Amino acid sequence: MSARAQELLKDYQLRLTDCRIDVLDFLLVNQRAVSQPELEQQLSDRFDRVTLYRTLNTFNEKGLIHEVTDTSGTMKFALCGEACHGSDHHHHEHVHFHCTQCNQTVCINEVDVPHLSLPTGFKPQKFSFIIEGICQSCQQ
Amino acid sequence: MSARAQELLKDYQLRLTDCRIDVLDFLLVNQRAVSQPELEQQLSDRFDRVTLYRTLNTFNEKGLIHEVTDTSGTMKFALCGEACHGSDHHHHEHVHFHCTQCNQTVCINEVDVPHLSLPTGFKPQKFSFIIEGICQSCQQ
DNA sequence: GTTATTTTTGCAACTCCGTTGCAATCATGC
DNA sequence: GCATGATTGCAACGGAGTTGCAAAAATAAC
Ligand SMILES: [Mn+2]
Ligand SMILES: [Mn+2]
Ligand SMILES: [Zn+2]
Ligand SMILES: [Zn+2]
Repeated sequence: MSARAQELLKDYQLRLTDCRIDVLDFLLVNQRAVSQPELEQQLSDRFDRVTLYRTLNTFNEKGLIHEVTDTSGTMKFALCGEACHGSDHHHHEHVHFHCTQCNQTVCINEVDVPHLSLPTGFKPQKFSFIIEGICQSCQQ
Repeated sequence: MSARAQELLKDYQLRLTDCRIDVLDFLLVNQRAVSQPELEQQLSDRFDRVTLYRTLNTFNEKGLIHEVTDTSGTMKFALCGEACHGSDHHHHEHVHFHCTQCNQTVCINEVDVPHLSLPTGFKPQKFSFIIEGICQSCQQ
């Protein structure tokens, strides 16, 4: 149980429970997006899948993590970083890379989401740029 | 049963069946991405959901339609257009707009997918740019 | 430290979507 | 029209998301 996880939970006014600490630790260590089913497995079935579902839900509502959509079919979540707490307000408009081999998805904070002008009539609110391919570790 | 649907099915060497014709007609008329569950409803339960699933699967494999990922959770498919049959080969790298109000998703062919340079080590293969917001019809 | 209050958890249960096997039905070529 | 293989509908299953509820745990008050 890292000190950082405890600190974060207190900052966000969340009770310190085993599940929350372990989930947060996992996200802090691994620095990538994770799904509820994968957490269940990675945390050795120590927690019920519903508990993990609700933990991720709570973290998401409080703004500790954000949703990451890729083509894997199941929703993933990544820890909010500096890139999220930008100049004016909280936003998650960064590029995500999804490796089709290991199925891992990471936030690419180094690259800015390019600006786009849409045809008239569309009111954009959120951008999601997903790149699929082979990640660094999977390169043969 | 439009002539265009029949023509397309023949072009792609697919047998003319009620389900395929109706699905293709729907895509030709509506010009937006559609999911299997929505098709089931839109086509008034005239076909089994498994049949619709397999129809979309077949169309996708043959290159008549392509997958569209948005945050709705269920996979959608859109008819391949001119933008798909680009200069060199078949590709689906166009921008998609997902309306969070009516849940409809459309291909934005007018806008090019911006080019991005990734940190070293990543081998990009496919790009997916989804914009969420309010569409033309849903504007109050 | 004990007790009271409030939150969190685990379980059961349900829905929706994706997927497969199989036998009946249909589309096509002869 | 008949033979052939392709397509369909049904049944069935697994995975993921979601909710209600009572037991258990975390904090607050004493
Ligand atoms: Mn964030
Ligand atoms: Mn296409
Ligand atoms: Zn990988
Ligand atoms: Zn709309």
